[in-house]
Amino acid sequence: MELASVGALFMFRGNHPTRVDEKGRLKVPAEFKRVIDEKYGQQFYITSLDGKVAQVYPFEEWERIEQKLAGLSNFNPTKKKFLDRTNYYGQQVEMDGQGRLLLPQLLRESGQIKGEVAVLGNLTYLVVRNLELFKREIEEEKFTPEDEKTLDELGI
Amino acid sequence: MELASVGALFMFRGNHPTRVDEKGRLKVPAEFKRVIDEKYGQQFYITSLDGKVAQVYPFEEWERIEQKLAGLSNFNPTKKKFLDRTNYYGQQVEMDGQGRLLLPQLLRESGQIKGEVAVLGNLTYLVVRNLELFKREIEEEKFTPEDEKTLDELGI
DNA sequence: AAGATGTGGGAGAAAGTGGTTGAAAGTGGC
DNA sequence: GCCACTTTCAACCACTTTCTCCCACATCTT
Repeated sequence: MELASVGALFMFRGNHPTRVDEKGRLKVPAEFKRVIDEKYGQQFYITSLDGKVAQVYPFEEWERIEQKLAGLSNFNPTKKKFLDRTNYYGQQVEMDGQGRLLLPQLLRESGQIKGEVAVLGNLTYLVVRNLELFKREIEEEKFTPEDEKTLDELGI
Repeated sequence: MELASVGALFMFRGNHPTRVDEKGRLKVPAEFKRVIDEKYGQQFYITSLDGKVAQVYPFEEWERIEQKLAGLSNFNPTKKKFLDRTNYYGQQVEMDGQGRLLLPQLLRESGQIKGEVAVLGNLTYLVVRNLELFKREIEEEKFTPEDEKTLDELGI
């Protein structure tokens, strides 16, 4: 199969369950890897805002975020919080010859990102999270009447 | 692995947890050391503004800060406060043959910078802080609706 | 069946750690 | 004020541990 790139607003989409091995290495699902090979280099920035979910940015995409942040004052509290968190969890990593990424240890622990995980496409980056925790979260969050109204208004 | 320096707005980024030994020596994480070896000398200026967090400047970068300060009058209160603090905590140190930096004792005590620490990339310098204290700070600082709005506006 | 994808593991190199020795700085006595 | 002794510090050496790279096998897909 091939990922459509027709006017691609979304670079990555969908869920690819996979597993992180004992050494903390994540195999990038082949479909995502094809997009990466075509569009990006081998460098990635892996970080998180909440410690529960790993965000995997092609390095070029992360740099765009840094550039946006550079426009804010260093005393801007949002910038401080954002950088505190992304710096705390973040690490720059390179893909190995087998298409695997070594996840930062801090993140593996804080988000239980080991064993069975979900790799999700999300716009310009990938999200990696513990599959079991993800499943539980979905079961807990119910659609409210307001949610249904919002969807209706969008015509979904 | 190699750190990209693509149009580097940020010279250093991400977190490398490490530990400061009994003698107060900090091992500079290999990834940061590679950038330093390529771009700077063995001299560093280690100081702090708040006593909680050590700021480790390649000496060349610290000199640039001094030059900027030179543009201000000696009676400028901001300059006085800045120099009072950085002089109080500051020390010039040299990296040893094993790539370690001896942290000034005053800072080790005032910022609990010993045992498990985080070494963080931050623009042109490194930040060293107690890992446990850092973790606690992050857990306390919550994103507010305003923060989310700011990030939304930036498209992050 | 054959290629592509995913998985595990081992060897060698790199990174990290601790300790010891020699020099330098600090202190006290003459 | 100078000399000698003591103590601290820094540089170097050697060992241990971790990690990265690569090879080889298993499994899935077309």
